[in-house]
Amino acid sequence: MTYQTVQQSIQSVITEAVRKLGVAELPEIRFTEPPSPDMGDISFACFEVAKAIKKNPAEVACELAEAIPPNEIIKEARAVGPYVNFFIRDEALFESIVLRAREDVEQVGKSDIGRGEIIVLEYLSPNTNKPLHIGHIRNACLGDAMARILESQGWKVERVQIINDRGAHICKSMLMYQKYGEGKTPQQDGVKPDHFVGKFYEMFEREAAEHPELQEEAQEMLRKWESGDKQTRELWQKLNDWVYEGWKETIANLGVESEKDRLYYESEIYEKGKEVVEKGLRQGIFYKRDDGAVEIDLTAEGLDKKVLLRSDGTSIYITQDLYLAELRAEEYPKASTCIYVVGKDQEYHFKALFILLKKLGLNKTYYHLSYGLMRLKEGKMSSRKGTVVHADELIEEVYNLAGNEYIKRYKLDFRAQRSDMSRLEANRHTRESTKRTEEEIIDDLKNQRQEQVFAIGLAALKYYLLSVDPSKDIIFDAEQAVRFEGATGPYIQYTYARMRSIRIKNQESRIENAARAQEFEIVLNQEERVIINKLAQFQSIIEKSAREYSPAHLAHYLFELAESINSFYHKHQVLKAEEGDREKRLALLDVCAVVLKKGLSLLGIEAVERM
RNA sequence: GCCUCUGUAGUUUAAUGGAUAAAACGUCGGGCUUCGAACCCGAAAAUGCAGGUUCGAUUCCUGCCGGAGGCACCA
Repeated sequence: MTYQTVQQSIQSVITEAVRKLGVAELPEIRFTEPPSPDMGDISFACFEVAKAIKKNPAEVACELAEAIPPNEIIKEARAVGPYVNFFIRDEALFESIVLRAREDVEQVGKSDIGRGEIIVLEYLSPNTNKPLHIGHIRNACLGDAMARILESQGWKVERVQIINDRGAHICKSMLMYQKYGEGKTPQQDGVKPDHFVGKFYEMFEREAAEHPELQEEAQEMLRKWESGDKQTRELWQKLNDWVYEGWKETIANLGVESEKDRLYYESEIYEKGKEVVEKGLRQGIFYKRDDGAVEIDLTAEGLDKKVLLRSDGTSIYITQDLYLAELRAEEYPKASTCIYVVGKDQEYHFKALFILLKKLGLNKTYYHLSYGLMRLKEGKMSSRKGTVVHADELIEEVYNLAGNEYIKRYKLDFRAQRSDMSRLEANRHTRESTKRTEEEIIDDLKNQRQEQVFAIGLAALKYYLLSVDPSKDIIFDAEQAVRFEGATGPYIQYTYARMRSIRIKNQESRIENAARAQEFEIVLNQEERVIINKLAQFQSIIEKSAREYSPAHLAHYLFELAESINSFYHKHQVLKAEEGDREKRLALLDVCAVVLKKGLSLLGIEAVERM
């Protein structure tokens, strides 16, 4: 029996009962969650039915509840106000969720609603003049999580990036390097290579404020670059390679898998947009102004006029995006949808772009997954004011904090053990030797537990970014981003690690527990019911996150599940429980562990076995 | 000026038009001789303002007030 069967069974008894009241058909029977667990497992709101037969909803609820007798699934249907609340039989609940999940762990959190459709997902896509900052981290985490979520639901996701590797911005860094770089390399300066390049960009911004002529020099360099000047191209290549090298490290530290991404380089495609514009011109979609610029009038669509090609014939930002869309349509002919993970400051751009693509005959579904900006309490981040939160610094900070937490907890543990020991073996340890042992252990820990500590730090950061709905701006607060307590990634990891610990302390295999659990009469207490009802929602929550392109739903769900688990085993024993209860609870916790681990991985967060 | 988004406890976030507006942090008060205290239990504390639609509005509509972004031959 699956949970779906349980739901369908309840739906059909409602349909039947509703029919008795004289309502021929309901469009859809939807369930809601009762506000408190002692009110039932799922409930049905009677407003629509009441409206159809012009009766009081509370009255309708009573009549429906009376018309629904208990059966092998329903223990009771109880009218509460305008709702009919259903109490599902313990065995049915346990079997359809816990045992069912145990039978096929692989399938937990998977579905095929995407039906193998291909989605091209563009994300990250930075400029090559600077190291990555906190905004890029939000983008990367959001794109990564969405790709994972969509794939779990049966879509095939092709991750792509457009690397903005040419233009005035990179020429600014190049110019400064040429003037003041003295031919140095990042290695010589001992600086991470992307930061090395970024320093020159910042230098330009400072210098140009006092010497405006530098702007013209940068433009001149851009012209040289465009004409293919050998020296300029070599310099450009050198600086860009440094930046790529630096990014690679940052992204790897973030744990975002981007090695297989299809990378498009602006330098390779920026001129080809002209062809698309020419084509549109021939088709009469665009028109040429008197000054030679190509334009389209989008006032009918509620936008303004939009220039697509400069009067000197050179292309602009949107020209390139037109070509890129066509190129991708060729490379991924079967793709049904293209998603652009780009900040919401570009909403207007994408609105215009999508209209243009439609006019050009590209009939894919285009979606701008727009996310809010990262701001600071003091206002917008500014590289000039030096208030940019760099990705590397932030990652290092969460790592260090997680390490401190880890050591702190280990020390407490260690000291407790030591005091036990000293009671047993009085004075065997001198102050000196104990101290050395402690330091040794900490050193050892630092080496051995690096990956775990890293996973915990990243969990804090990623959860913080993903638990906010993408559409909302985040006012970045470092203290909140690196928290380990409350509604955080580490809290969920902790819950998982604790369950694993219980499982390891138990000698029997999990299959055996699950099988044996069936041998006993299943009686659930309230905490267990809360957990099971929560588990039942996992699939629909992932679907919601996929449909609405918002990992935040999943993030909140995982916290709630973890919370219910922590409440549960604070109140009830597992290993020391009576026979029957013990097997039942072990099986339940196994499923919880699977769901937490799976859910975290969909967010790009690693579950740790110990912490 | 025009367009879009946004306004919920002190702070950060929840709530397909439905039940007593839900959590976290912070504050205050409890709980480790207990399968892991990165935990648990409890308290105080909120829908910007004014209308409208509705049996019912945090949610939809209008106006006002506040915040953000956009409206380039920049990206």
